[in-house]
Amino acid sequence: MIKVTFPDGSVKEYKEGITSLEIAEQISPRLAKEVLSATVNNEVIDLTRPITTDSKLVLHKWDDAEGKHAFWHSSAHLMAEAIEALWPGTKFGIGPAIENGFYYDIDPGDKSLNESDLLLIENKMKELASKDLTYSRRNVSKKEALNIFSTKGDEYKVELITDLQDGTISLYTQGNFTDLCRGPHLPSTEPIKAIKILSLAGAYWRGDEKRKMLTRVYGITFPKQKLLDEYLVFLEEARRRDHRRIGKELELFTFSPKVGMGLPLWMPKGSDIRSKLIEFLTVILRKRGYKIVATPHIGNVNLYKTSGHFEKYGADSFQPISTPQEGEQFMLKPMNCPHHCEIYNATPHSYKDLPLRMAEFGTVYRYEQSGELHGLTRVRSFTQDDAHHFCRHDQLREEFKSIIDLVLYVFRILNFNEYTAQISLRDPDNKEKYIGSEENWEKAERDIIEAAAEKNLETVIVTGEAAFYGPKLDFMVKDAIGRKWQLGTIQVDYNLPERFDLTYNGSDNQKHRPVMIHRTIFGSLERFVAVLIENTSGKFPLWLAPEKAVILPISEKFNDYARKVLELLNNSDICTLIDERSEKIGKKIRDNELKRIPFLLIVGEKEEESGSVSVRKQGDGDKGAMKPDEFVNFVNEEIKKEIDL
RNA sequence: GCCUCCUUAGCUCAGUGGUAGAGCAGCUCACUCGUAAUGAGCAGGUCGAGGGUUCAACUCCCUUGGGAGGCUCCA
Repeated sequence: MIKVTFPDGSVKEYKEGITSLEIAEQISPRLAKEVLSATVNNEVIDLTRPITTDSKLVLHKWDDAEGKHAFWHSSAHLMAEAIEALWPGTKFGIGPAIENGFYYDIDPGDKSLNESDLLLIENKMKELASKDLTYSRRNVSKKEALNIFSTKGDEYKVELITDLQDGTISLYTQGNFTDLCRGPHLPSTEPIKAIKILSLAGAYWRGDEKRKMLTRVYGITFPKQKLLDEYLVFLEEARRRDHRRIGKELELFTFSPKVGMGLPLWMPKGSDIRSKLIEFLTVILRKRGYKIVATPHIGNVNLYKTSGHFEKYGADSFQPISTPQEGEQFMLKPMNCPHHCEIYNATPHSYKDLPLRMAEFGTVYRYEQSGELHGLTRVRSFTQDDAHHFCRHDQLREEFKSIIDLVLYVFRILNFNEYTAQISLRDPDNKEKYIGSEENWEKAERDIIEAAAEKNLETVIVTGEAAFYGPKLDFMVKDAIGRKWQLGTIQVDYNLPERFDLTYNGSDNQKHRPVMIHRTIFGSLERFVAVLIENTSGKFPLWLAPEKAVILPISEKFNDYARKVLELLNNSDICTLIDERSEKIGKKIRDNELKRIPFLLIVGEKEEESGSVSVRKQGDGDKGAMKPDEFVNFVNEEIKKEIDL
């Protein structure tokens, strides 16, 4: 007999070799029907694996990530079986579960899959799933595994197996399909009720752009049709929140192929939001002791040779601009830091002056790969809310912490709660990719980790994501469909102070080398506005709304009165519009609600007589009548509540 | 940059070889209206661009611009 401990602490005895599924059946038939995988002693395994020792057991249903993972992983195998049935000879790469669904990378040989094939796959999968195929696991030797897959001609699997250690290799089979796999899987295809094959994409084998591009097939499955329907509705809603769509709808920004791809054109309303964000942040920066500077949009090529950026990114940048002067070349600035270093060097510095905080809303230009451009989130010209902190080594930790505070402060005011903080360190296996001494790297990595810990910031640590000159702490947010974007970043840099020979005089009257911190809060105004749009569906907080109110006369008879109110409000700095069309009030309300204008002011006979406006708050209905000056105070009060700095 | 797909009116989209369609937006007229769509009429497109096949191309083929979803990249 073995002892099994459940999550609630209770312990039960079972005969040795019992499976999690059998245990679930003994608890309740309903549970057995819903359970998808199990964690036994911290290892997630198949429900059908025998348990042979005293164990801690957690059963996973659909609601657990582990349950979904097994469900989707099994679905990936099922899709592979369908693909093999449809196109025999297809070679298979990898097919994992992902955050939403699963994919399989395949090499269909001469055939190239197109969108109409997705339905074929889907239907084949439905047919196979309904056969209630069981997933069975078996351990094999490396030799046997190599034999199986080389006989089959699955060269990608052979490559994967070659890198595996003998004795750790397992295969899973369902129906006519066997795959190299660690598991875990569902007991059978029975729970897979709703299937949607979503899209096709290219993906380099093993993520290496020098290797063959395989065809990646994305899909998602659910245990109930209703869940799939809900997911498809969610995707549709997310599409409606897309900042590219809302940006066009609300006339915030545009792109023109004539200007060039990835070069955003801010329209009046978008530009207004952008300016308000800059003003907002400027007030905060001044309070926090930042000095605001301005630098040109170009710099001599030698500047970037000094900084090391030319060597690293020169070939992938907008290429240098030549001048009439033989041999002279300038670059569009891809970052502001070298310019700031030269401002630092323009005056002597004492240890007493540090830390020096230098900020600039600096527009930079980067030649991003064409396939990488994406709305406002990835562009070729963008304005960073950039700053550099020049500090003594003993100040680094405190300075870093103060920036974390600043980022969290700004996010809090803006109601940005859905971020994750990510610490990016070197790739320990590729240290030669980075510049700077081992000692400085170690210290910088330690400082970041400890500063974040001291601020009680919940972080994930990722290796291999550091900048080439130093480790960093990034604040990431998700867009409407779950893609992650980096907003704020705090980066430690020992490299540029070295390259630009930055110094300060210490208390010992000797020259010392400061350390630099690069930081942004918004990241870039472009990306930040994009995220803001997707977070709010274009219903910006009142203080950011480019237009605060629109006056809606009940009929043309009241246009004169409406114009009087309009003038009064605009003179009081409440940006207001008027809708003088000869439309019914219901139509005017609808149209202006769709334009996301925060307040609709309805004026008719009643209002004209009493010298008032009827206030309707967007999305919130009638708020009753107010005098125009009361409305001005009301709006100003509301704004104050939003950004009480 | 690579893979798959898309590109038709200001916007959202029909139209798979026989000289271009709808809804919304716009304009005009009527209505003068009380909290999410009043009605009628008009106007609007060299079907992204260039080349080819064909008696005939929005439709098929090639090149190219731009876009979407991924991959790679992201100072």
